[in-house]
Amino acid sequence: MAKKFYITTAIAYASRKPHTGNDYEIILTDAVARYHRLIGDDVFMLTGTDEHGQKIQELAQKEGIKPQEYADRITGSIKENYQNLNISNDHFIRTTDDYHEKVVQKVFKKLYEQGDIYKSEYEGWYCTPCESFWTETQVVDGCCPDCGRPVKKTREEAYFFRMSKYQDRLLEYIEAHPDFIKPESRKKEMINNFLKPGLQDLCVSRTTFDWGVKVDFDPKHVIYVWIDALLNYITAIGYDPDGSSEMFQKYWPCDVHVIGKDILRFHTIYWPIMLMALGLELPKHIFGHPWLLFGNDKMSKSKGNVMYSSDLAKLFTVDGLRYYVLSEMPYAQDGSITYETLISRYNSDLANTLGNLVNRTISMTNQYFGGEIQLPGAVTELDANLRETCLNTVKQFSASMEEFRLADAADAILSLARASNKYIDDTAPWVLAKDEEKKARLNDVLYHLLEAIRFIGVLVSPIMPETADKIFAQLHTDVRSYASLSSFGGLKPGAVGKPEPLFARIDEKKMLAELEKEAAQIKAEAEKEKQAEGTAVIGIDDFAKVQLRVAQVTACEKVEKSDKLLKLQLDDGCGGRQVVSGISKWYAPEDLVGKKIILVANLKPVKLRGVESNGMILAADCSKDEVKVMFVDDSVPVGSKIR
RNA sequence: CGCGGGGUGGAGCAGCUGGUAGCUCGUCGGGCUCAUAACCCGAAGGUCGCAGGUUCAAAUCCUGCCCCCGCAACCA
Repeated sequence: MAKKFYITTAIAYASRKPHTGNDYEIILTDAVARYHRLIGDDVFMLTGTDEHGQKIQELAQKEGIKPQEYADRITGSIKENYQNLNISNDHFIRTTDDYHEKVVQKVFKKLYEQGDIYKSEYEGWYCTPCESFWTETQVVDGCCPDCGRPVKKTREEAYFFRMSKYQDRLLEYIEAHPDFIKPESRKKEMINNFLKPGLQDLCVSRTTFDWGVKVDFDPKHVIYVWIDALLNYITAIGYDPDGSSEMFQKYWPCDVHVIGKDILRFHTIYWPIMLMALGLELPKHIFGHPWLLFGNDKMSKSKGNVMYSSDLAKLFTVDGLRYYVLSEMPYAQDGSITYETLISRYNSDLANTLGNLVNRTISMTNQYFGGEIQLPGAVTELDANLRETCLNTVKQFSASMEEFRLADAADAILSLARASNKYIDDTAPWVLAKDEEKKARLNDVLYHLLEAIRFIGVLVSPIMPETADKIFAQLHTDVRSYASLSSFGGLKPGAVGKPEPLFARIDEKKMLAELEKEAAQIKAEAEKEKQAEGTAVIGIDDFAKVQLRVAQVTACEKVEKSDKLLKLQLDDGCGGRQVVSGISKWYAPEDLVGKKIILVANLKPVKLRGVESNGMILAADCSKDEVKVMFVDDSVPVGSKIR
């Protein structure tokens, strides 16, 4: 019986159209899923969208539509995107799916009834006039940091998950299963940062918004989005506290959750604990993949460096993009994407090495034998070497795929292609073709090449499914099972197809020039948008609300145990005050003492790292990583108002 | 001293259960002509962050220091 293999991605938050950085995860997952199908596993690949939560509610409100409508739209575009990327998921779950919501409610109730979730109060300080809650650290001398009036210790009703109850069990589990969290470094982060210090009970309900799954026995509470979201992994395959489906019995526990390193905490701590509470087995592996960065920066709309897969696929084909992200990403470190590397990788690996190999081999077969190929006869040393390389490549490829080392797997294939190219040079078919007596040898050489290409076609199929299809079409064979790679010689005699370049070479200069043009356009548009936002004009009275005053720094020191904070003592002309500012990266304390700066005098006080801050000082964001404080001419008296 | 990862020829990475430093791209030279100005070969280029230590022998183990990155904290 086929081994089952259940693999999931994180469900995407349906608030925005995902960019290529986000898509890396599903491409990776898809390749692994396809690999397991290839080797004969019974695979179930799950993906989906998380459609609940405050943010979506707000975004929908802004547009004046219902949250569900908003989510429908985004989910629609996400699905379309996945289709374009050739994602082979077996199911697509939405957290607004009926079956999902019902089970989420049941689970919540079950956990409540068994005492893992309890109703309590969110303790805090409440300022009645302001109607707002403050935490211990925010309150200033027992007064509201906003209006300065005294606050009352109050409680708001909320449900909590008894995380602490399970923390020891989880720690034991993680230690007993060294492969549970991959890569290793991530595991350490989780253990040292969260588990060892001790877990706090998690607040698992909200009353401040209502776009979510309601607690059915207490409907003013909405179930915390993460509880809701995480459960998708079991609801999707038919979990039900009152009796799960056969499918669930078959596929659970999950073989691997593929997730971004940013949500590791939810998956390696909260999720296992929830499963423990439900009496379910834990997933076998959680793989926290690195991020795909644009150059050295995180991709983000505000930085203007987003790449969308649909655009990239137009330039590099879907397989080109898939190949790039899979082959270029290191195992545990962030990878990077730029147009230059994209072009270089596409040209050298796909067009030159792989595409050209196929093209020249098929061409020669057509040219010398009218496309007809026979089984080979005697095996020379060169032949034997190539055969061995093929067989070894299969081993290497599989070992890498099992370990999620996609880049190594891709490299194994490329190495085989290079070896094949070398084989052509060593055997020089064009020389053999000139001698009628060497026809038989020529046939054997071409057979070896075609068979090597068949190996490549099979192996490359999880990474580049379309390319694999094209290769088989040109080889004119349907022998493409993984089992057919157990020995050399699976290709049957017969006719091959016509040569058809797999990847058209890209003219680097031309493409970069075009991209530059486009980038300029996009930038201009973004600028416009920014300006549109900036036109949210305020009146003079609004501005008058901000009190700016000149103050002089009398003393300054670093805040202990903080990277960025400086504690400044200021003479503001009315008794002095203390301000904390996050500028220690750019200024040493002695740089500031004696200087005059601009103080926002009526900002509400806060505590930063436990240190009180009464106001802020003005500084300019210069370039992307430089901040400069606005110093004032010494002739301006301390306390002067600025307007 | 909050926790962890990393610093290897121009670029990006591998090697790190100790024993001639490897891969891809780029550069230079040569070969070939079947092929998408593609392919193949050769060469140049590295005191493996710095300083010590262990060892017959260290990129690989230990100690200290410097720099980068991630997590946490935090950016008023």
